[in-house]
Amino acid sequence: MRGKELRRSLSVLPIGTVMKLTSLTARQIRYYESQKLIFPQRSDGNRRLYSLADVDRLLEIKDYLDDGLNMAGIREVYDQKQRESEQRKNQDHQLTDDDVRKILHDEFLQAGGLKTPSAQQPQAPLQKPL
Amino acid sequence: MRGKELRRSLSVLPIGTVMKLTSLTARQIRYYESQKLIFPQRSDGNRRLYSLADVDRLLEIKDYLDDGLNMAGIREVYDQKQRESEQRKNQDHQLTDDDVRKILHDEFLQAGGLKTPSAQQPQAPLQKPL
DNA sequence: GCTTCATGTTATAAAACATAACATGAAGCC
DNA sequence: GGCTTCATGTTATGTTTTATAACATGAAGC
Repeated sequence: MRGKELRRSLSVLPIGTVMKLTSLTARQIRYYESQKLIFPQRSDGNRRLYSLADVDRLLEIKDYLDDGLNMAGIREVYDQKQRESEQRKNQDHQLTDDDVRKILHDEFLQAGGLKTPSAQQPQAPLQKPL
Repeated sequence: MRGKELRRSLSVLPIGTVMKLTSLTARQIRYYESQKLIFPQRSDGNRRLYSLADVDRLLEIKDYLDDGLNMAGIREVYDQKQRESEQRKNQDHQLTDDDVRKILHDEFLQAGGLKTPSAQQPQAPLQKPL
């Protein structure tokens, strides 16, 4: 189940569709972009292309506006959210069982051939590659 | 987890996007429609709108073509598939545990109030509503 | 009363799409 | 070889959608 995020981040929707899905006007959607709240892709012909994740974000923005936030406030929310996740990325935690298994597996391969792995400690600090 | 099929059948993609996702030309996509293999929705302005399910179907069609089927053959495959599922719909089977629970629950409600349900047999034959 | 913010409205140009007609290469048949 | 059919390419023409930019406006805050 790794392709789900990929699907959600595929930029395939034209602004007209996004208008219907969010009940926002084109003016609003473009304005939020000018305010650095969303970052749609562009097609070859310069059309904006949105992902499902973008649509969700626009719905979030609507909620924040209903709560009385202004553009700067919403931007701050997202900036902070991003800073947090950046931090998490720089820590050695957040390794799933699967990651650990893969790392161990790779190290065994590098250590020589396809021998049956025996118990062993990793030599380098565990860290996700970029 | 009921909204997944809904999402997959949301008609939101313009033909240009579908072209990229399937590596088919607009000519091909429209031709397959003329041959009753796909049935995209239309926007207010008469633009074709495709769902993710449509995209999957187009990829299937590509595979069938690679296998040497022609339009009539592919149509036959889909017609038959549909007849089969029509049949299944008319049988009393295919009720999931969840369905049974819902039916029982509704009958308890109808039977009066929010009393703690006791063991009981359904009076009518189990059958999914349309 | 003056600003600012979020949005509406209008004008203009370009891109995308719809439909329809004609063109074509491959395959099958006589 | 000629003829037909099938799946697709190509071209022409008109409509819809989108982009950008400028000006307009109502509400809120000072």
